[in-house]
Amino acid sequence: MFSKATEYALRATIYIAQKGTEENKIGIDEISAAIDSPQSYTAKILQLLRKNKKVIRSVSGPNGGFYMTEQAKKQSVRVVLEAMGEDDVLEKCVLGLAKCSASKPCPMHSKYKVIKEQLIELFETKTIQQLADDIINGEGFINNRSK
Amino acid sequence: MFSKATEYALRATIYIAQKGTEENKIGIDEISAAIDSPQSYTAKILQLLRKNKKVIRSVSGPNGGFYMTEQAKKQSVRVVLEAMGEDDVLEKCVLGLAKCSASKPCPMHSKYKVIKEQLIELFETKTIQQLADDIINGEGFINNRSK
DNA sequence: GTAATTACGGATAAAAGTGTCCTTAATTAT
DNA sequence: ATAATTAAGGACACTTTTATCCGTAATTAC
Repeated sequence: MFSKATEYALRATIYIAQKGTEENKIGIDEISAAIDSPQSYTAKILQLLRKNKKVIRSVSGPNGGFYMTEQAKKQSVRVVLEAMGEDDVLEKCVLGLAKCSASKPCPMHSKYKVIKEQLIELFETKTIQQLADDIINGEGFINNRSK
Repeated sequence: MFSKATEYALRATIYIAQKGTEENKIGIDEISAAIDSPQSYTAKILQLLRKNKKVIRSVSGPNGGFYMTEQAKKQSVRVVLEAMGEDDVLEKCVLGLAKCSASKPCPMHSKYKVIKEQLIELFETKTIQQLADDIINGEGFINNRSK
């Protein structure tokens, strides 16, 4: 559904939300190792998350790294998609028509509309904090290592 | 959700199903004009649809072009996705984890599972014929021109 | 047959996506 | 101040996607 960059962005954000605080920042090595992502590429993506929607924060130097404010964690997953410029996936038509709407629908429109609404609802109501809590509680995972 | 190639493939298939018969084949110029897609690129995609899953048929020469058998039209939309090698989109995890499952779920797993099942259901039950009928009945459109 | 038409197939190219590497800047510890 | 650590930023490279062009093969009309 999303690009690899966005997948890394989501996983990294969840990890930072789970482990990072202003007092205990997380380095890029730890993050990329924890979420199974290429380090340098992930670093670039974190810069986007910091700049585009202030999803995360960072500090250079010793004991530097990435973290999130409690306020930022309360935001919905959608802000990550927006920071990555990929939230339009949630608006797009299955057939890729720019002008697909109720008044000029593609033949998949009405059926897909119902599903799309659930997708939007999911990404707008789930908060980053909630996803992080799943990891903390051992109910969720964000890497590919065997259990 | 899908690549441009797959979007063109879906639109082209629907158009061919709607207009093309063995007696009245449709040329690539007409197809690409009707669905607003780049001609040469669409031609390549039609070759995939012909080879990979025999979704469509074609004949060279004057009065040649593309068409579908009645049998082929009765297939679900999913065969187009399979021919394009993109049906795995329906199996993927939101976070891009290779090993996301009920026993080792990503934190979006349970919520997304419900939605994904509806997507699969949609693509497996909708037939190409049904989509073509929507166009014929004036209830659906597969181009971007103003109404 | 020859010419005209149409899909087929290969080569090529531009753009986007994915990824690495290296230098610079910021911060901290000594 | 100096050295060490860490993110920031730019340059570069590889791959995939998207797209075009052109010669070839197949088919039809004459």
